[in-house]
Amino acid sequence: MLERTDGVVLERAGRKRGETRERLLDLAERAVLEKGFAATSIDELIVAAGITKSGFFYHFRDKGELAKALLTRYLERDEVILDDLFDRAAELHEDPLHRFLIALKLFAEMLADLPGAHPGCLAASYCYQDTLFSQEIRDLNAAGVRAWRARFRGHLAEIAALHPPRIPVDLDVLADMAATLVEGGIMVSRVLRDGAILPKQILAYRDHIRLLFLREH
Amino acid sequence: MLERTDGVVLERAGRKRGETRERLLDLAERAVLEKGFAATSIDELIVAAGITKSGFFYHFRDKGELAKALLTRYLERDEVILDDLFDRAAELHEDPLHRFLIALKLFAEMLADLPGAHPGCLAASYCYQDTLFSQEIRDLNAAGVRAWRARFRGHLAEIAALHPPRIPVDLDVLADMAATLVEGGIMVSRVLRDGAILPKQILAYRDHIRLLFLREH
DNA sequence: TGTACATCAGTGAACGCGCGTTCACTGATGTAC
DNA sequence: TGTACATCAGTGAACGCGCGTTCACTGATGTAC
Repeated sequence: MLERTDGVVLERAGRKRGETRERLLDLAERAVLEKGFAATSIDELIVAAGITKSGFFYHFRDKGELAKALLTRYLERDEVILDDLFDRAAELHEDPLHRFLIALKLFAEMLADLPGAHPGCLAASYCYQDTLFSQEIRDLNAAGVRAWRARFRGHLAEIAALHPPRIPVDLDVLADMAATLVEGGIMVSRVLRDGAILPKQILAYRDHIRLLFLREH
Repeated sequence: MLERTDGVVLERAGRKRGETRERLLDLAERAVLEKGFAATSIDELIVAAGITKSGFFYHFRDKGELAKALLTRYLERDEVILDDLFDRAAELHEDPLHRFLIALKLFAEMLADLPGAHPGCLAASYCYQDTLFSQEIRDLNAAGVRAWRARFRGHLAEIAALHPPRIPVDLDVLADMAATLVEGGIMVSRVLRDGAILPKQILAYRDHIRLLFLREH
């Protein structure tokens, strides 16, 4: 414990390696999703984190580095969540179509179980504040969306090989439809303050896949 | 013509009632879609419009009034475009399903013909900067999305009455899917800098409607 | 037609606050010998 | 085990710029009589 000149006593013992940095990222992510990156000030973050401004600049060279760290962490977590989802689905069925349908069901359930609505997608937030960020960050964002396309396209190709679609389809378009419905679903959920909209849109995508590839009905 | 002390000659004759105001809105809309409302400064708008800062405050009481005027104009134009689209489709076919499919085709074509990609949706931009705006503006935004739902739901109800869907569907979810795919499509188009993605997603929605309601295939 | 007044569409200067950033410094903890 | 040094995780004060906003004022145009 150490006492500052203003009498405030700081508990420093609890702070482990990188803990404050992670806390700054948490606070920043929440704030950015609420009001955008430009309107999120370093001041508000440090007040909430209980450090001084110079403390912030120890963790991040400048505000741009915060932006990059934020998006990188977000995209990594995203990847982990989807990996996990499809892994779990793979354990439940052999057929790629049914695996995919199960994964979508699990995804919708996960989104429906979120406390309140989805907090928002950092990629979408950044996309609507494009010119604030470096080319590197914009490229990172594009790579994230392309990763979604590649993942879903992979599953869809497997499906189409075994189950010929009822009408001709472009698998890239069908793959992009997943990201599209998630991004759009988050937006509509948010504007209408109804967290149920997003999972329902995922299930609508699931219906579309069923109508396209499933024979029996 | 009048000459300022700095020697710059202003052509005032060309400025009609509300013309400068409209120009400010144009400039602001473009800027807000690129970098967000918070990062769009009054300074950059007045430089581009060729007036002084006080001139801006003659047209708008404060920055919040600009935000409101911007969204109101955007939503009104949106309504006009969709009205026109569905009116044109109504002239081309009697059956509500085929009218709807034609309208979606026209919509996709319109979006594909846009020079460059879609400039972005103001409603989505505002949604990711929520807390910057007054409750009134947030309500305006929600009303806009609800208008989309009501419009599409109306058409879908007519369709479902004549063409029973192949599987049970929630018409509200199906209606929201339109707004969802547009918003998501704009976002994915933008991040990947590929204007073709958005119209393709609209056509994918059209496929979904066909699979759901159309008998012959 | 001429004059008086109101309105429109701004100008110009000033204000204060908050923002991101810099720099020299520090006290606690970890590591090498 | 003790000492020297390096690293970690910050502090505190200052800086300058840009931002939204205010206020008194103005010159051109429109309207009433």
